[in-house]
Amino acid sequence: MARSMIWFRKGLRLHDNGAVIAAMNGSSSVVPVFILDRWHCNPDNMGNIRFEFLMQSLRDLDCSLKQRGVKHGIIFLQGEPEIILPKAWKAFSIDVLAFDDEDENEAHVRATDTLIKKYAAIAGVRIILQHSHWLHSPAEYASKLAGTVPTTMTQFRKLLDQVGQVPEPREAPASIPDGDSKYEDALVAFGCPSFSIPDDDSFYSSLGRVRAVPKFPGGETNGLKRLEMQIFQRAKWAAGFEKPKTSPNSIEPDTTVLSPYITHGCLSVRQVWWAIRQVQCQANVSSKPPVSLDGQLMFRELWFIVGRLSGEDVSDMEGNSLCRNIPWGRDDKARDRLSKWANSETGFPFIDAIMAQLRTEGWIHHLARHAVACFATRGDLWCDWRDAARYFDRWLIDADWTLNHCNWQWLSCSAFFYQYFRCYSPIAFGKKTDPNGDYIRKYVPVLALIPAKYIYEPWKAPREVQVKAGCVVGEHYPHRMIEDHLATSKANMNKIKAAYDAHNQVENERRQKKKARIS
DNA sequence: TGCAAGTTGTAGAT
DNA sequence: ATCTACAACTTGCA
Repeated sequence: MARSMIWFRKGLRLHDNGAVIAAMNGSSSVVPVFILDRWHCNPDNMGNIRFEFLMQSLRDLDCSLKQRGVKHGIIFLQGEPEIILPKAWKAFSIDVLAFDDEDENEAHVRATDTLIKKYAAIAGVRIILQHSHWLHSPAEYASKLAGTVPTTMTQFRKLLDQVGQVPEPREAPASIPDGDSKYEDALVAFGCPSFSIPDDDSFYSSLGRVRAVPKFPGGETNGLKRLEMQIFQRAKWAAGFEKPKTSPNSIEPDTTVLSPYITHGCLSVRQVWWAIRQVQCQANVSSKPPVSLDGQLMFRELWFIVGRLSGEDVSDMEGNSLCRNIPWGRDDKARDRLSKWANSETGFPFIDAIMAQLRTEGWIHHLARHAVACFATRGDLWCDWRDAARYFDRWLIDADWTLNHCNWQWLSCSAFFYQYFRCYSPIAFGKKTDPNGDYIRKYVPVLALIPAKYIYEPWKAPREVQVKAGCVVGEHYPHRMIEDHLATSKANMNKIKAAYDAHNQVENERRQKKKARIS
């Protein structure tokens, strides 16, 4: 009987986990492994909140594995997978390695996985690659693609129809064959006292981190609980969900906040899909994609397809044929503007509040992401979306490399969405759903006592009002970075138009040359 | 080729 | 709450 290793990366769950099922199939023992690599450790890549969400998810998984008979739980290792894994195969006498290819959209993960596959072949370890992170596997989409990948929801939905019904989620195994017989030997081989998940402050400080307390705690158990609360316990609401009608600046989230659980694989996306289907079928009226809850999952799937199957690097502009070249600012001045944006120093309370919520809680509403992304790029600051995207990638607990980059391209009118004359106002947009500015008062406390009339534009408050509120603009709260949002956004629209014109000219010339060649 | 549609704008009118 | 003008992008479909 084979000895299998499950390499956990993002599928941090036991329900509907292809790698777990594959590893158990015909195996006498299963060794679950997680590797904390250099990328995870760098706080510039992953903020403290997402890091703790990850650690909580690992602890929950560890607990579930132990409950199901894996005596030592997850084997927690630190280092680079291409070095650590071959060592672990030897130490645990592994025959089969099962893992999910969830992150292979990203070049550095693809490079690592390629190495692992090569080393496994050398070591005589059989690889079982699974796809449980998408609704359907990349290969299934690829087999139905007629030439180009979908870049619009209409195109995607046609493809989804062709691929067929989303597979139903599989249950978590009741018990898992233990693979600990080599545990003590492996400890010796690795020269470490324990493979258990570190839970002490010295671990965090050794990484230059402090332990955060996520508002939305990680783990499969919490994910399933949240699914129950957000979908089944409010079935009518979930069935009628319309994203544009939800509020970006309510104090408690106005959407499900299932995304961090789906991102880390604490929840299977298929489990969520079928939960939504169930409440939609039971409801008398339900909303339809793209605004509905299943529509949100469709967008996720669409961006994954673009990221994996288009052949383009979604984090790139110049070399990415799907992305318009727009001469964004990337000089020192632009980076300074971006740094003010990131640190809630724009002087626009709505924008500063959103960025404060992002830094302190790691989650902001999708429309709040729109507002700050538009402000940072085409709306006001004219900063490069690639530079801005890094802040989201670092601080969001649901950060996903592919989705993040595609959404930044959307918001900056670089790809997928082109109505650049539709521009979010940093003043008016938030007023619709929070006229009193409670959200601003919470996340930018220095503005707490500013009267509602001026809360979105404190510079308009008479000086005595500012003094009375204990918040004088320029003293306690920064002057606005952009004197005139309307004029700035109009000027930016002209810049985008110029970039589009240049793009179309090049495209037309290319087409004419092609035509000339044919005739 | 032309017209409608596209997840989620704003400002001002009714 | 629902209308319109704003100025006018790309994609989809007939």
